Amino acid sequence: MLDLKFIRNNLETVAAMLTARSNSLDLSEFKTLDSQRLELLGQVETLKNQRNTSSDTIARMKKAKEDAGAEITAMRDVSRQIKELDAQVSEVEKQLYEIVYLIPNLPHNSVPQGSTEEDNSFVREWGVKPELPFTPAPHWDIGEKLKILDFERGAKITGSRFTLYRDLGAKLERALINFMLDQHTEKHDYTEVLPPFIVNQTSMTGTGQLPKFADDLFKLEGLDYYLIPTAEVPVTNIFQNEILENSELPSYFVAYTPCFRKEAGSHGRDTRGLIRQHQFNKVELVKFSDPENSYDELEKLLANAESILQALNLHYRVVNLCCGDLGFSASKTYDIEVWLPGQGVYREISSCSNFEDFQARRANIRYRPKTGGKTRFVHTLNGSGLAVGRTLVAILENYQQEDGSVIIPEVLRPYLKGKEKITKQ
RNA sequence: GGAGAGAUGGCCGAGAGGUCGAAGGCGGUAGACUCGAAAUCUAUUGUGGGCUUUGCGCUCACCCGGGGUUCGAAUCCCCGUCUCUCCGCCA
Repeated sequence: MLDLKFIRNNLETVAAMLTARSNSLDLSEFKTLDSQRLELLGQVETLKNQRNTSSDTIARMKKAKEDAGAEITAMRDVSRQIKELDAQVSEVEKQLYEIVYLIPNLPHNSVPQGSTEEDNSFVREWGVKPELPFTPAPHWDIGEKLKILDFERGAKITGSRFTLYRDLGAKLERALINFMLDQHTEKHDYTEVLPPFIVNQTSMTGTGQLPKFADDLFKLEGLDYYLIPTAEVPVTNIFQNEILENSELPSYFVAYTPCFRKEAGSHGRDTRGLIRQHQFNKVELVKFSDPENSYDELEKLLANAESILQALNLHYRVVNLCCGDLGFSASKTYDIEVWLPGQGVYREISSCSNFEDFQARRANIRYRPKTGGKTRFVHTLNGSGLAVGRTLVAILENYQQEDGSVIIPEVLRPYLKGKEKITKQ
């Protein structure tokens, strides 16, 4: 969330940002509630001061064996007023925060204007679009023919958008997870963590999934628990309500987790194949940085994610998301889009964002600056490094052969007992 | 799932209705001593909000979280969460 004081003093800026993000939230209510709150706080604090002073007096009088009856009677009324005002304050605050929690983050000034995908700006591409000497098949055909992906049985076991991986399909997925974790821990200095896959409401609110995006989450019945939609949630919340020492920054974490998403509102989209599943695997990179270096850290994080695609020799491009395409909590986001010849499109395979202090303020993650002085909020960043299911899709489609077999990328072979090719059984 | 114990500042640990934001110790910081270091001594050392003549000057809140009792709660009562011990169950 944004700083209350900032919103108060920059109401027009915030309103303009909402428009740029096509968000129709009305800020007039904020203005009213915010000034009400300050007014009430002033009143109640004056009374509390009175009570504190009087308490001392009463204590002194009692000690001196004097009669404090009159003082006590007078305070009875003051206490009653305090109670009433406190109740009003918390009611006003509740309403105020309901609004503030729905205000998205401010985009960084390097974020392009615009409202749709079309307005995202091209950053760079790596490799060349491969030309296959035959008509490439989509991964669902390849996977089914090789009997490594079983969509029908996945649907039977659970429902649509669930898939059963078999044999080398399962092994390839596992190899990718291990490969990615090894790369990031050994070459890029990330600390591996294996977090809970279920989190509470506080954590979900900390990273910004709640309260606004409750419809996208799987909630456990009768409990305050949710299945994580990304490792960003448990990993960013590692330091929830903590004050970090300067020496702990920057700090890098990498986590493999499954991700669970309802995909509400995407009926009919990407219904075939592995692209849009209710459950998928992801290796996630999460960073905590001081504000001065967070944009450098974002570039490095992006490069770390890209390095996986480079090692797998998969052609991709990087785009800088425009205002309208930016996620709720992000200040700036780069998407990495991998080329999928079977479908003839670039598909998002990683999303790398700087959230600045938006999540840190919600989750209350601070640090002590090197220069001393007051604690400040850290900047949080994260990015997929990479979405594992989509990486498997990219491998199947880019490494497919005319006979229906699939070559295994060299860097993965050590994870698959040296196997070089997936062929029909 | 059943029974019991506990949760206090960066850490350990006092505290049991009134000058307690909280003794004491450790740690941290600054200074003294020293050629320098250690030891010793001295001082200082939480977080957030509001006001502000911007002087951390005044003030409010915070002793797991939420309610309650009271003129007054770290201290008493209720609910919840978490941790530990024992029993049961279990990968």
